[in-house]
Amino acid sequence: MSTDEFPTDRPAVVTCGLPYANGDLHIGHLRGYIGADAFNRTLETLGQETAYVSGSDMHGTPVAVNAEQDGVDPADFALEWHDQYEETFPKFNVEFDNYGHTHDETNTQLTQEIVRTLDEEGYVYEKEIQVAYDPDADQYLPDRYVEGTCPYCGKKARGDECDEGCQRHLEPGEVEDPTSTITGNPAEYRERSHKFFEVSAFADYLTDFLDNLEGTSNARNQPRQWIEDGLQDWCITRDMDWGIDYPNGTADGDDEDDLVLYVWVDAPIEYVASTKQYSERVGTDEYDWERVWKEDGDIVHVIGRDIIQHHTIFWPAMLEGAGYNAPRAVAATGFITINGKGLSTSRNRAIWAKEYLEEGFHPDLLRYYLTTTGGLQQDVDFSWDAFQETVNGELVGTVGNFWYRSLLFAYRNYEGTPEVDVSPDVADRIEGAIGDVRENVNDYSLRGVGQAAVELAQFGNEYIQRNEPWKLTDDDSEARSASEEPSGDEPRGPEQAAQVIRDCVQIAKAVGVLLEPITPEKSQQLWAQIGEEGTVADAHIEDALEAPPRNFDEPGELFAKIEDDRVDELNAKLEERVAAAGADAEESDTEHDDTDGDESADATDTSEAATTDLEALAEDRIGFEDFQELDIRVGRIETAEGIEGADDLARLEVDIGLETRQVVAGIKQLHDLEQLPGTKCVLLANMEPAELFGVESNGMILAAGEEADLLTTHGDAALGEKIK
RNA sequence: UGCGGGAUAGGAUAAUGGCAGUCCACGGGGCUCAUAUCCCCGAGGCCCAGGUUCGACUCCUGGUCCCGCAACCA
Repeated sequence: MSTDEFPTDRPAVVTCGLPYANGDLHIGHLRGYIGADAFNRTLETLGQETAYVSGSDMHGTPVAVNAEQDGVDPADFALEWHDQYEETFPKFNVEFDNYGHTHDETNTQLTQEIVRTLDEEGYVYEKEIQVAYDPDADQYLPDRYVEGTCPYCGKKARGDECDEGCQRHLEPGEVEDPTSTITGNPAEYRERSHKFFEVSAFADYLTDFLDNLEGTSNARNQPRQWIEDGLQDWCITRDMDWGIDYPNGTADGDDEDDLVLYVWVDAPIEYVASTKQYSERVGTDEYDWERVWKEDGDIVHVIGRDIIQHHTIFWPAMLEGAGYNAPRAVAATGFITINGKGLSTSRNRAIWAKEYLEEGFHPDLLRYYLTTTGGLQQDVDFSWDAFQETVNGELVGTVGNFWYRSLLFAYRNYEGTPEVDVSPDVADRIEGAIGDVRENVNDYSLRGVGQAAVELAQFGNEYIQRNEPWKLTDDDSEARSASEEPSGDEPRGPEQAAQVIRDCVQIAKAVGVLLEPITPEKSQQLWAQIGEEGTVADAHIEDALEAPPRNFDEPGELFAKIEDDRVDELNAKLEERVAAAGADAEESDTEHDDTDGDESADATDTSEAATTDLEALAEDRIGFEDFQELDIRVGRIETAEGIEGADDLARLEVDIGLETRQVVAGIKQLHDLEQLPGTKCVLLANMEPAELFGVESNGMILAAGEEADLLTTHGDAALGEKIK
């Protein structure tokens, strides 16, 4: 590892986090794949020898569980997702040099080889541990097959992680009061012999490693804390069938056959395996995977920030222990939010890869948005409104407009590039942009790379505007030359027009070269428009200064505006979908309640308890004016349905005369929702809107006490009448 | 109560301890080659309180507020 700037004279490899073969891809995933792809493309543009590799992550309990539920073989299940991913990436111009998967032969062999080495080097030991076991299902319960109580914070936790409480990684056997997620029965602990990787032996090594690690700051800082707290050795085997077998001859005990490696052991090794496959395909003369991974290659991992631990603790320790090269950089991306709220696949608040394409948007638009909207490390919000703003403002208005106006002018007046040399000032400006790209890629700032290109286009617009070549061309310059004499030091008239347009074509080309890592396809179209041969992807960044071909055809517009009503439509679709997901989930929730006898018992318990201790009366009196601020109206419940995941909450539509409001109310425990429609109620109408369980609530239904006894009217007050 | 991230103009987003920049929106002007696109000018900003410093958006302490994480959703 070295801190030489890119491009280095060593081979590099860029990876993105492995997609887990368990579900559809969405823009949260894409951010990482596109980011790594753009980074790799930028390195290529700089002349760096590099490869971009990844693969599908096929093992682990979620795949095993879901495959079982679908009644299919886990390998088939995972492969189906793998195939889908492989088809999807090119559609976003994400071009891997190799894309494999963790279940293939290369990874299986390499994983076993590396683990064997770790074992031989004395970094692996065996320990008897307590493993949860489900006597009814007659099987052991690794990781998420078991849940229980976190021994550190006392909260409910999954078998491998205290997900709701302290977020600690839990080792097998740590969870208290284990329950089987297969049968729901209490699990018992049985003693089993498992393999442990001695991570604790690497504490000093890892501290040094982090000091030299490039990438994003969160990937350096977070693990320092973990090291200070003390590293736990890492249990690397599991009692299950789906996974890579622990290498033969080293495990002992009768049930050796059942032990597979923990998914996080073989997953990162896929980075190496995938590189190896690439090397084997193109030949080691062209790209030598062993040099990269075992000698002096520059290894760059782009990951999501949730897997920093694996990439800055476990993984470098494994690499070091097995005699491999250490990563040069770990760049951890932030999350994507949708309209300011957390992306949620279960609530369908997500922009799916497939959906984006079906809407007919060009992949380069999303690539640009995701890479330039925020820093790599920052959380980035996605909304169709912001997407529109970025596309229309920067890609259409600045880049597209500059490209089109320059090339069209050049084509009409000169049938291509005017035959003069580019002016020194413009060449300097382009040189400056090239410098910005170099600097930014070394800072792992894709945003900066994109900005350097767009700012150059912006300069182009200023330049053409300032020089007004349209006033200087042959056609109508005669009239002008009478009034506007040459100002002496600068040539005015046709020669200057030719110079300006010559410069603009050069700038247009440069923008195309510089933007290629982010908008490869659009840049390629520009490349073709100016009559260049070959592909812009193969161009070197210095080609931005090379003269474009003399002649080219009439150019076309490369970016189209996104209209307002299109955005309205997309917003409506998204809202609808989120609402529908809530309703679907609610149905299954209701089914649950029916079979759950405890629910009704709970309700009676609380109603009895509620009568015994009453809240003390409030001391503070309020004025009439304070009361008047409350806009309380008579309403009628039109529809009522439960909300997914909530014990008491219901989604109501309430007619309050002037309009119908959607309200979320905690009234499910006492009232039968089916009886509610038609019932009059009292609603606080100027309550701030709130979102509860993903459902927006626009008002507050008045009800009494803990179990929410609904208030109503006894006369025939009209809907919408104010309570005074 | 936990962990992580954050707070900069109306909205969004930057700045090795050294003049707070950029985009959208807004007000004014200009251009007509260009997709009503583009260019120029203007107004408008560092969460609060301390501390370190010649100098703090930046570093330290304390506080306030926001966001994410709770069926693998990165």
